[in-house]
Amino acid sequence: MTKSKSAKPTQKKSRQPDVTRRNILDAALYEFAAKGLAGARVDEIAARSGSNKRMIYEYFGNKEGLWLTVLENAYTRMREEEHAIDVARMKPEDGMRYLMEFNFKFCSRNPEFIALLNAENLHKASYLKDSKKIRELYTPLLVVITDLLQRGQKDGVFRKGVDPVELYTTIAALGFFYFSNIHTLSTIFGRNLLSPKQQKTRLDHSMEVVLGYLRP
Amino acid sequence: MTKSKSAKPTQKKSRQPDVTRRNILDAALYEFAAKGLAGARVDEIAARSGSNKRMIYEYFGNKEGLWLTVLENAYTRMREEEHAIDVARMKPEDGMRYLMEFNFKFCSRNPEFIALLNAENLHKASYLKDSKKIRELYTPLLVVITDLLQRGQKDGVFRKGVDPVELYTTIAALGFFYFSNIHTLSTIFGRNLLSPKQQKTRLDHSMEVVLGYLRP
DNA sequence: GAATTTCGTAACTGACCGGTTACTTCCCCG
DNA sequence: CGGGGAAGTAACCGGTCAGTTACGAAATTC
Repeated sequence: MTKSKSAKPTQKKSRQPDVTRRNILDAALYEFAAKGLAGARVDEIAARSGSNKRMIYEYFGNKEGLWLTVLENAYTRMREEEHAIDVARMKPEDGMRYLMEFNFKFCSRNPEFIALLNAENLHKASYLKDSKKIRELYTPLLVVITDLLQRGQKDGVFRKGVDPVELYTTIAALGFFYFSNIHTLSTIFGRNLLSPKQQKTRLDHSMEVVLGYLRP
Repeated sequence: MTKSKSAKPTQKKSRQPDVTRRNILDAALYEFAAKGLAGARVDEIAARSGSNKRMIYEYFGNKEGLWLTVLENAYTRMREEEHAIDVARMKPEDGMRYLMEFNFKFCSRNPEFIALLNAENLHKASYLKDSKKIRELYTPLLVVITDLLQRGQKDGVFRKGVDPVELYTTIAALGFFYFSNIHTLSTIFGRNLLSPKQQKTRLDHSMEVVLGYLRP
């Protein structure tokens, strides 16, 4: 619909649908991540976005439509970042380390992503299930892991018979869980797990666990 | 306050504070787990409990007080179940397997527990932080793990220098994450991870990862 | 520069929801 | 058996919230 105005440098105000849309999505990510779907307030999102409710309903239909878009966006961004570096060219062990480190640091850097996924799981992924974009997003990642495993096996540095899906789940678990449950864990253990030092300890341990497992 | 009537067998109706309280807590667990704190409806909890709103506010003060009580209850129940079997007497490897299996199966058996913890983490554990009961709940578990590690080390079946907190976090992660994200993972991988077969595969893999890591 | 489309504002609506209260019913104790 | 307190009911209240609408302002198009 409105597409033809990307060359303009800086307009003072309004009539920038893409920018408005982006602002709404950013504000919604913040609000949804902080309060979940039910807890989030559309008025608050509108205020924070610098736009208004009318625009939200124009672009996204309703609160749930906005939720789904925010969710898809978050997933997409993660996969895009992950693909920025070419793991296929790395040595198997390095590639695996890179994947783990990326996963861990991405979770550390994007607490909203964590919150969003948890909230969506609370809803039994009912919104995600309707998404066409998502399913195909993970196929290339599995291809990369399968390739790493095969090459590592051939080089004799990885054991045989490792299921890529299981391995990916383990890698994701070790990164995701720590940040997903960081507040309750910090409370229980009486440690501040958000501190960089604790995070490093955790990542080192996780890597040792996975690579220890992978060695033949 | 009302304590002295536990010998009575079965009364037909009402005037059973403990039963009413329990019913409210059960209903609240169900509702909170299904919809989170913000999404849960006090009216719905009242209806489901067979009691009514007035009793909820009498026993628990407000929605948040009810939330905290439900949360403490869930934690307590898990630790109690875990302590039912005496790991201290088991061989180190068996003890570790038992802990992992318990953790995994408890998560499988109690999806509400998962949902509750995730919701509480969304609130940055702000309710749990005020709880006095919780912190002391996990000390004995860490003692058990430390003991297992030491004995395993002495027997030469476990490696040295393993931090009990890190190890427990890993064990918890491998069980919890799978069930916490089971809906989004099922969607992404196009598998039904709730099936017993997939669960067994997952548990076997997790054990291999941890025990592989622990071996010297 | 008028017509048309896009965007912004704010008031509005109707449903809902957490929490309260006035009142009734039941149980226990003397 | 009757009085008092505990337990239960349902109506109610004030506030909130998702979603709508009416209208005016600005920008784009011709």
